Amino acid sequence: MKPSVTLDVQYDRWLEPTTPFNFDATFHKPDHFPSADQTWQPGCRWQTMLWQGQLLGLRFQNRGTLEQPGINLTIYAASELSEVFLDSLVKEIRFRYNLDMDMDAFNRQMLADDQSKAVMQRWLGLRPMNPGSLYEYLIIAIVLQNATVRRSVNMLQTLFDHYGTPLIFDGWTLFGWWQPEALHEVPEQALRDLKVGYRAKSMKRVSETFALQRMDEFVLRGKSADEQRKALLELYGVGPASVGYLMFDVFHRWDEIAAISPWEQKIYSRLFFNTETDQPVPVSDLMAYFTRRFAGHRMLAVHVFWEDLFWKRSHEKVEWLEALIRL
DNA sequence: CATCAGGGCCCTG
DNA sequence: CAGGGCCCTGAT
Repeated sequence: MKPSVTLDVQYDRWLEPTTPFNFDATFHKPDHFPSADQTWQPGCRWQTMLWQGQLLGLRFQNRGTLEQPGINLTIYAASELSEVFLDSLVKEIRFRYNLDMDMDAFNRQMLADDQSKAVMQRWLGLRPMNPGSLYEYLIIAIVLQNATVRRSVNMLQTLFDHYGTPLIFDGWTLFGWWQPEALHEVPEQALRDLKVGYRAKSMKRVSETFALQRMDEFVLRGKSADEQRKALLELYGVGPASVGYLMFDVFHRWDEIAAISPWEQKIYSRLFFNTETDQPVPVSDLMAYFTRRFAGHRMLAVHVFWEDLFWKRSHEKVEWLEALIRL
């Protein structure tokens, strides 16, 4: 474990998202597995961030409403930050948390659809949210592969314990991510000793790509979806399932719907067709259905339904779902 | 105690 | 393009 770092320099920034904005549904995703770089309470989210080599703590406080949104952002750092740095940081935060997202067309489309209207009204202003960098998401995608949720959680925690930095701010100790160089320099066996198994090789190769600056997240953002997909698939250890998540969460491709895996197929079948989970709707039918009903925003629409389900699960038992989520 | 699939992907034939 | 192998875990 690395020595912890206390972040006692603070800066405040006022953020105004576009409307409508649902703070909690955007800043907390009950379907994401818990990870030690973030925590949430209603109306407040804490998150670490590695930006331009600086380890930071972030606190987002809800100070607005659905139609008059406002967020107080407090940035915690170990030393003073320049105005230029803070400006670039805030700009990146606005991107990652989708605070400038124009939701009008999507909202109109969903509210005009009889079957989506009730869910949409419940979650108006809910946005996707990915707090991390492309590199960080790739590591998460790799620990997700071929593992139960509990194992994924354990693998990420072990990685934080060895390569992350505990950051102390606002009464919390949360882990900051490591730079790609850290894993690039480590022997593969050292990673295997952390029980990540064959994923060690993928983590090494992905870290190498970023350490040697062979992939640039910010350049990729400006490319077409086809180019992004192709570049991601070329990474060792990254296949269609991971690319699907990356395209949506990291590159904000709201229409991108990836290969639907069996467990997702079962959940979608139940959600949209109310079928028993042992009689799932064929993937091709699901895909055609999404395209017909959610054209232009397919994954975004599915995300809203998905979140609706997992919020429900967080305060009541959803029997059929429990069987599909092996912890 | 043994077996097996899991929130995939790579490699081989 | 199909199918075996991969690390480790917890469920059975």
